[in-house]
Amino acid sequence: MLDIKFIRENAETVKKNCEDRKMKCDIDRLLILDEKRRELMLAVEELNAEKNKINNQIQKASSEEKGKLIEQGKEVKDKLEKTEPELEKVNAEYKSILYAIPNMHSEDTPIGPDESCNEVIKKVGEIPKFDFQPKEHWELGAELDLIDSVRAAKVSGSRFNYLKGDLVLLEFALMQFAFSVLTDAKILKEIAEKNNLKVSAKPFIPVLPPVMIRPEIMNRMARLDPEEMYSLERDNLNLIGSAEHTLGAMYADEILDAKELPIRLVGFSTAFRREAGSYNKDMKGILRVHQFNKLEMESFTEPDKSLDEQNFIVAIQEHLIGALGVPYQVVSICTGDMGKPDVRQIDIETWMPGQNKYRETNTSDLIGDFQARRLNTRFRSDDGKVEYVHMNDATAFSGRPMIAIMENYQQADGSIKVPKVLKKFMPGNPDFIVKK
RNA sequence: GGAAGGGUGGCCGAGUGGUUUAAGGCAACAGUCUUGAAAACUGUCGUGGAUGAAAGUCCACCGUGAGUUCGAAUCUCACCCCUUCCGCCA
Repeated sequence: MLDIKFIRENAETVKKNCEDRKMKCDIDRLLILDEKRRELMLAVEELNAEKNKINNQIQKASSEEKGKLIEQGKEVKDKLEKTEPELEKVNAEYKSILYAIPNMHSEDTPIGPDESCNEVIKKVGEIPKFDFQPKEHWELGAELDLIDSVRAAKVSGSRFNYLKGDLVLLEFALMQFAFSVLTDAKILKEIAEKNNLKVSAKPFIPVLPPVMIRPEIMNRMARLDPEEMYSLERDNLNLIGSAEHTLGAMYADEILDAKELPIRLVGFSTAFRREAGSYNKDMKGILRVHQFNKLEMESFTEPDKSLDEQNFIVAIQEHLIGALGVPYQVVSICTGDMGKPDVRQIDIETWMPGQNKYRETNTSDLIGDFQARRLNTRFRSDDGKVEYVHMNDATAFSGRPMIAIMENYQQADGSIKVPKVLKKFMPGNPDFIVKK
């Protein structure tokens, strides 16, 4: 959420930001409620002060004074019982508006209503030419017996898959490769230097986080629409849609020491998404599924370091995708397309020859203090001041890069060449994935 | 899942209805002493909110939420978490 003081002082800018991001937020109503809220808070505080005063007097009073004072106490209580529900009502509406307001976007974010206004800021790699008609990954998956959607549909429903054989080993190889980069301070330092970034080379700490989350914590992450999450009602838990959800909330209600920062985590988890409202979109294969594995980066920094941190994280993502030898483009996501908590969203889209398109494989979200304010994750600076941390969250690898590998590395004979960088992470160091 | 015990400030810990809403200790920070350090002594030492130029004043917070009461860290109920034992289990 945004700081109410900021909204008070910058109402017009906040309104403009909501419009740019295609979100309807009644800022005028919020400001009225804000004033009303403070008025009522003051009234309640004054009544409480009176209550405390009477309580102290009762203790010292003689027995004949006592009866009178207790009567006074009851009067104050009556007034409190009228004022407090009023405050609660105002508070509830105030919060519902405040929580719905998106974060302020960065200056370099393109303005526009939808994805057509996203800006490609960099293209890397030559689009491969095939002397045969390249297939889509789901065709290759079925032919090489790597993806079984038919049986998965029988057992679990649509948008589920059995991944099999070398594709499973390829997925683990991807993750292992990413871990080998993210936990190595030397490699991280090289990436930072190559991109002229003055950031710490502190390695990422590997984490296997919980995949279930309390709804109230999820709410404080202000991330996925609840409609998009699976919920286990009997146990009052939701399945996470990304490791971001449990990684980002890890330090909720804590005050960290500035010396500990940056805290960099890399978490592996299965992600669960209902994909409500995306019927008929990307129905085949593993591009858009209810369940997939993802390696996620999450970082907590001081406010003045968070933008460089995002640039560093994007550089890491480029290093990872680039090492696979597949063409990609870096895209600056526009206001109408970016996530609600994001200050700045950069995606990496990877070339998929079967579809003849770039498709999103990585995303990087600079969130600033938007989540930290709700989560109450703070740090104490060297001069003793307590401030909200800034957060960044980004994909290292998910299942999607496997689509890019399958389609870019497919051969005329139907086999798939294994990218050189992944070979050593696969048992048997195979050169090709072939039909068995 | 069953039984018992517990959750108090950065940490330890006293407090079981009203003596400032938190004793005492540790840690931390500053100062005195010292050539320097240690020790000792003195002082400071939670978070958020309201108001104010500031000093300050006021309010809230003792796992979370509700309740009883003129008054709750303290009593009641629900939930969450931790510890120990039993059961089940990869």
